[in-house]
Amino acid sequence: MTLMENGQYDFNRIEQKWQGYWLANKTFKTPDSSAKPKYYVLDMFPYPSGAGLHVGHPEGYTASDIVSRYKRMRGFNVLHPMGWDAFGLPAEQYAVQTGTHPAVTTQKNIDNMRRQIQSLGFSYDWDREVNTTDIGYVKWTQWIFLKFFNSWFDETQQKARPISELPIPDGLTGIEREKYINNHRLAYESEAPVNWCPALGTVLANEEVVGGVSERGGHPVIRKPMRQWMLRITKYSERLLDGLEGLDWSESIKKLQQDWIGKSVGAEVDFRIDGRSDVIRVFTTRPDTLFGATYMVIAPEHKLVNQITTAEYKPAIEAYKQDAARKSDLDRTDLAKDKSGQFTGAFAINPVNGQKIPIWISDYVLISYGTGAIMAVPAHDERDFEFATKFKLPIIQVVQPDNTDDAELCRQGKLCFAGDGTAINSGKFTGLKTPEFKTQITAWLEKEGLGKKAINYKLRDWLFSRQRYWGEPFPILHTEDGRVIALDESELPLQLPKLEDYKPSESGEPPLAKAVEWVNITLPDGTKAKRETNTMPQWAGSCWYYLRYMDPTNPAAPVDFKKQQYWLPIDLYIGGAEHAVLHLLYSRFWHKLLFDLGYVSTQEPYQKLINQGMILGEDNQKMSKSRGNVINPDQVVRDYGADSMRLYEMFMGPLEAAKPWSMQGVEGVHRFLQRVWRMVINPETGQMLDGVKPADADETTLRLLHQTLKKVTGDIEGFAFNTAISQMMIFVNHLSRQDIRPKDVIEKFVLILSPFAPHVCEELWQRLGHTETLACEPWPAFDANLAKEKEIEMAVQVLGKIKDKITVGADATDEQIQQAALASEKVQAAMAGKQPKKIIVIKPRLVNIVV
RNA sequence: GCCGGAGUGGCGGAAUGGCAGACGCGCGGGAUUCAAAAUCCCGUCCUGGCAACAGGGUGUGGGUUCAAGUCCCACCUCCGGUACCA
Repeated sequence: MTLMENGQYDFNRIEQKWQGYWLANKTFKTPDSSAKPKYYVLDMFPYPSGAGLHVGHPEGYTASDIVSRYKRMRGFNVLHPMGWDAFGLPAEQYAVQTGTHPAVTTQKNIDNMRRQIQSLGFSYDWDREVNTTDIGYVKWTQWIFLKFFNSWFDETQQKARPISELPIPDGLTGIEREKYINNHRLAYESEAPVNWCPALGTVLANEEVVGGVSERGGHPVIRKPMRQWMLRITKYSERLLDGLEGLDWSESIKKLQQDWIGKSVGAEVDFRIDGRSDVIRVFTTRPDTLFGATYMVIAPEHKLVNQITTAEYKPAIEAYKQDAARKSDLDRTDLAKDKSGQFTGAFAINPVNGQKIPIWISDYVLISYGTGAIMAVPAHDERDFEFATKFKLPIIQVVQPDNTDDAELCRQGKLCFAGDGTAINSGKFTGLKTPEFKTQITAWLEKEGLGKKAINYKLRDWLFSRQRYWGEPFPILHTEDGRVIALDESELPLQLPKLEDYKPSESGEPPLAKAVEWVNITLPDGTKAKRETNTMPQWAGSCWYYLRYMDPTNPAAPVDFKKQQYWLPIDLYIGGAEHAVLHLLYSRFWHKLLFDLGYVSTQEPYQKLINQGMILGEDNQKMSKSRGNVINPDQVVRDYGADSMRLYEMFMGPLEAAKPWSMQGVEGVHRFLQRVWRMVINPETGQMLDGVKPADADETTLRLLHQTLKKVTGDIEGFAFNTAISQMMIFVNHLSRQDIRPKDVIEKFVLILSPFAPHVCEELWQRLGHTETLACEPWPAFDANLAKEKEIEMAVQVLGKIKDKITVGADATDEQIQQAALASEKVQAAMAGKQPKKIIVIKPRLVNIVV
């Protein structure tokens, strides 16, 4: 063994040696079933970018690896896999520039990132590696899409069912029937204004547009009507909301999802249009303010706009509509937004009091929410107030705030009050409190046939197609006669065609349209058809990857039913908070569909979720190439070793907090590992130190050992890795000062350090005389009695100020402690002869004497 | 604007309502060395004092409590998310 020649802590050689050992021996291969209890630890798998691993990745991966190694030692059958979310824009952008097939770039990036990840010594079962772009994986992503396509949502049962079970009304013609069915599929085509990003040459989901620009790249996004595939996620709004309750996620992430789903309860009210027979339906959460509705606003895209506009206002309305249509989302949501609008010339009748109120159009009313029309109550809605003020529309106060100052301001028309209060100017409802009013008026509207209780969600259906090359092709055909048909499951997978030119077009025609031979096919019955040329978004693959890990090569199903039954749910999921709404919501949605159809046996996939915090640059700024503060993990591993890297990332601070990098901090933990090494090995000879030998530990050492075992165990369970490491530092500081280092004390210590710094611990374990890896050794148990201090030092306070310290036996009674405290000269001086009124003894901390 | 989270030494951070600053970094001093690196030892919240010690101190102002970094109220700052959702 060449390593023995050198007594120094030669981390590079040690780490390579053990990484080789683990791979060669398949140390972390996970059996599909076992008598042991299971534990599934999942990392958010990375996109294999050309830039390689970022120091942010190993943070979550190290945390999950510590838990995995710990749980194995605690006797669990641990599933801890890794894979690649490998479809997506960067590889394709590179293809556009260089003509290199994205599969080539992707493979290269994967190989590099796998090397990087393996260089950190994570205990993944590499036999379960998955890659979302593998044809064997794509097949099942397409298969799940077909499940969406071939399912409908049964509202009464609140679950998806096969489309074959859809009740179809009688008397429909063949075409009507097909249309009816298509309107109920959970995957459907829609021709609607979408977020089109000219720079990326693709449409984006609402979730991918942030502040009017694309989330990736920050390019402008405009609204443009296009034919798109949608997934009916809105059907699952209520279940996605309910499902959050039982999950062990941070409240803040749950809240983000709740807000994104955005449930609001109110009423739909019909306003008759003056001089016409039809009505405009509005949604409001404040039906109690109906008496204060002084005008209506409908979205420019509302279907009644043309019909109700009077001849006089036609040109102005036309102009406004065109203006609104041209505006990008950025313009519409511009921060310095100024309300705009146009009167239609038409009037509506307020159903509660018969008042004629003008109907306007404005782009502050969104066609995609509620009914695309509102009743405007300027006295009690900020937006309406702003609009009414600008266009000099009447403002009628109908809610009196409880606060008298606010009430006065309101009366003067200086305050727009949106809170709850008492009704005024509201006919027979005057005097009611807001919540009571809401209930009564909703019932009244229902009785009069004017409206009804309604629930709305902010969540929209998920725009699921992209005009890009590097994604899963849809298993869909469009026939010459305009029918949409799905491939049969037996025809999967549908492979991407090879292309010369990957460039997206400005017209929005997808690159796949250029693969003429691939696109045009003739069905067995002679019908000509074209393949769908859109592809699926990157989210598709990550929606179900956690299932494939359980059964990565199954050719007959995405996952074997028994296997998912054993492994689900995921016991611990670690990843960045940036996926709080996107990936986690989509993925839960897919899981629920698979649950409804009987392919998985839990309602939710991710039982516990932890979001690691961001690692900032040494300058406390977000790491970025332009700031020049990016830390390269390869370099850290080369200079200090993987164990130091792992240990440092865990020592920086709490896992969930954002924290800045410090190379000096890396050196600090590296010195700690050096000390650990020298605690066992003679650096001169490379031999085990003479002091490391079978011996009885002295009392202090034994106590500290057990305190450390206890602290580290508890801290791993609580994900407080930073404090676990400081306890181990305290232990090493102590033991390094002892000449005799009892071997079994050292061994127990090496075992508890091993999840954190596995390479050096394996090496020490071997040098301590073991022939097998320590990965399967049982976790050392602590003895609470041995961990207990014999004597405790307690502070003595007089009136809350510390005056002295006393040392008492660990099992001293409160009376004994009180006496010892009162006996102190300093305490007596501080009491100045007064009698104690009350003596509070808090073992083992302090005594407080109140005089 | 709204919704989260956080403000503690020179820095990262620690502290079931119970001795604020564990552990690490940095810094100062010493040992070792021809010298340095490495290593080891001592010190290191602030103010005053040679010292023992005294006083102050967890963003700001109030409150609850024998006792508050921790709980309550009001405010300030920073970070993250979000954006006319009626």
